[in-house]
Amino acid sequence: MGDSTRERLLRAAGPIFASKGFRDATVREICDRAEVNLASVNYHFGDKERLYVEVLKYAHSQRMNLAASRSRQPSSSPVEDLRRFVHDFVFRALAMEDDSWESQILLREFLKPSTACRELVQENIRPHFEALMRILSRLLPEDVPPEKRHKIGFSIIGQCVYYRVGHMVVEVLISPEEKATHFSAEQVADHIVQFSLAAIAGAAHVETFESISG
Amino acid sequence: MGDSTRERLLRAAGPIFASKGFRDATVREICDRAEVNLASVNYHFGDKERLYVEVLKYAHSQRMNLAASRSRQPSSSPVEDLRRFVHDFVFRALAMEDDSWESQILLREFLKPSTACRELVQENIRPHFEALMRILSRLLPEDVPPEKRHKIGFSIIGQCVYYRVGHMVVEVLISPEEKATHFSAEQVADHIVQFSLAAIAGAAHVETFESISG
DNA sequence: GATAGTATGAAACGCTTGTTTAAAACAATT
DNA sequence: AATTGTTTTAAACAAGCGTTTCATACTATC
Repeated sequence: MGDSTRERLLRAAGPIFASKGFRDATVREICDRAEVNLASVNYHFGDKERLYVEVLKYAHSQRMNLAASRSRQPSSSPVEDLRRFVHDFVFRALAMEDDSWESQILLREFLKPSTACRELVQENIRPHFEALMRILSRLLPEDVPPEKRHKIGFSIIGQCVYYRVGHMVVEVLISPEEKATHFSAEQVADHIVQFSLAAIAGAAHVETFESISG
Repeated sequence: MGDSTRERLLRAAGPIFASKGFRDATVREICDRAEVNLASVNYHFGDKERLYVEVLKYAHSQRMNLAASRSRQPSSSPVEDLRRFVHDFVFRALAMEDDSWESQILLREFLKPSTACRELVQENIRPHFEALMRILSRLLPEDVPPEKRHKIGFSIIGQCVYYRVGHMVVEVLISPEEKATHFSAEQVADHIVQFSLAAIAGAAHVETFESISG
């Protein structure tokens, strides 16, 4: 990233949008930190909202690059693919340890989706969801209907996201020692894979659990 | 709740704060919906923030009433308890149907807590989590270590929360027809129960999946 | 070196926000 | 009925916001 006014703005806006949200972040503060003129946002991006969209895209692309090296490896088995997917997800989009503004701002979008979010999901998230769907269709019997595969996909993603969204709650509910010894990103990812594989294995014999729970 | 100006304000402010957040909610809109004069907020509550705190307290008390009715405890099977827990969580705590602004505003606080009411959120979440832990310890073998039970609990809650937090993502990724026919709150809750029971059943034979995935 | 197109700068505009004001309406007590 | 304190009303206020303006500085092309 260079040093043009446009790039200075993108770099300055990220942390501010992340910590304060779209509404509470002011153009004046962004320009102040970027050390550019107040009118620059409107000149280079049109308005505040289009700057926000660009920042969002940049944040997401940064997150993707983090895991790019890992996910490009050739696929051996679907189980191994799922393992890689979950690990990438936990490390990339969630990155439990870090408080980087990239993950903050994406989290904010999930909680309170702006109109910009739709665009982001379409362009950036859908490919990863479809990759997960391809993994699942290899893991599941062929007669499992698509909506069932979708729900299973959301269940897997949901677990990953919660460890980020609710990490504050996790900290409150369990002891610090337990968190230190058993809740590293690696361990959490392993658990999610194991939990989901068990559930998927069970999905082949649905009637068993239907009879239990029904 | 009566019909005084103060009470009209509390009733009107709840859903607005819940859907828009503190900053984006305007006192003009609140007074408009409450059909009271613009100056009423400052007269009866001092300022906008103290109105917000009162609304939060009200939401919390409402949720406590719900939790009280939930702890009508004993059930024959832990499976049935889990089913009830998930259904309650999806229907009331999360309220996919938008009838519960109380949960929305608390979820908002739980993700970005305002300094005033951090412990308010704590008190709200912990009883739910401990209730789930009691269910899980009946569902799982005794030798399953506590941190494993905790992770399984987070996995279940994570699925529930994701359908709330990531509902925008869900809407974009699947077709409207599929959402209408297969993603009602009832169907989602059923799926989560089934998925989690299958995973729990598998947790008794962990080594199987360890050997598959490792 | 003149010129056209682009980028920056300082100031102001128009609008919305939460809040305040002061008068009017109401309620209750004497 | 007069007086007191409380509540409601309409209007205005001051501050902050995103955005626009227009003059100026830069940069590349001829």
